[in-house]
Amino acid sequence: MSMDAVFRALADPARRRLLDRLYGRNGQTLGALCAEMGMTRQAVTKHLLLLEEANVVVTQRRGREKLHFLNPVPINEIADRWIGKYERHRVRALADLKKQLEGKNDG
Amino acid sequence: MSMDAVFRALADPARRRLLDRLYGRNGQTLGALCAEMGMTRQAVTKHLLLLEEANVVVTQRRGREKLHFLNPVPINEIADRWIGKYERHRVRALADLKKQLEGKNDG
DNA sequence: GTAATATGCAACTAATTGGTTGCATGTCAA
DNA sequence: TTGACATGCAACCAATTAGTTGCATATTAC
Repeated sequence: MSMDAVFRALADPARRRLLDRLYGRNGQTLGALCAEMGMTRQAVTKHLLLLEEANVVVTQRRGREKLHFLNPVPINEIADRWIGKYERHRVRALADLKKQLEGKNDG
Repeated sequence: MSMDAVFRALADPARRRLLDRLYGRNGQTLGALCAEMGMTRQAVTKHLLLLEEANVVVTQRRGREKLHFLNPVPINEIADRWIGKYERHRVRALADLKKQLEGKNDG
């Protein structure tokens, strides 16, 4: 599961909204997820496919229905491996910024 | 600073690479950031503009040079407000997944 | 002033993306 | 088996995006 796929999956507001809805109620069908999205079923399908490819959503067939489940692991890997890196040195970066902005004001 | 702009800014590998390089050495000029990016200066400029619009990078002129600084605040806001939400209920979501996958195997 | 350096602006192209419509397939219920 | 329901597939369109080239502007050095 490439980190790039996860980042791109999260880039679209419609897809983040789908994740939010699965977060609120896990295991929804495609039909249920289409409601209130303001786009056609096929458009929603494509968004869900991107989320599946990023492994952020996992699916399972139940008869003629397709159930969608949130997989929080890749998102947390991003948080740990990428954002965590920035978090660890956030104070230093902010100090850099502050120093620079102060220099800007004082001359 | 819209959260959507930050997500989209992070979606491109070239832009994440630029952030990584600023993380390694803060306050670099456009010219310095162009090195080893494998694209023209104008392409790098466009990426940096997107990062600026997302407020993930802050700039300052020094004579004819433009210095670029990492601003870790928006990224940490995403971590806190969005990823944090998933993190808090990660165990529950993983339990849902596990249960579902087990049901898949057993019948 | 003139040349070199550092960046900015604009037009253009190619690829990707978000969305559509139309039709096909598979499953459940009567 | 027939009809209704849930999803899948494919072609197509419009908008956005990543990148290019060419030229303009501003600063520094001589």
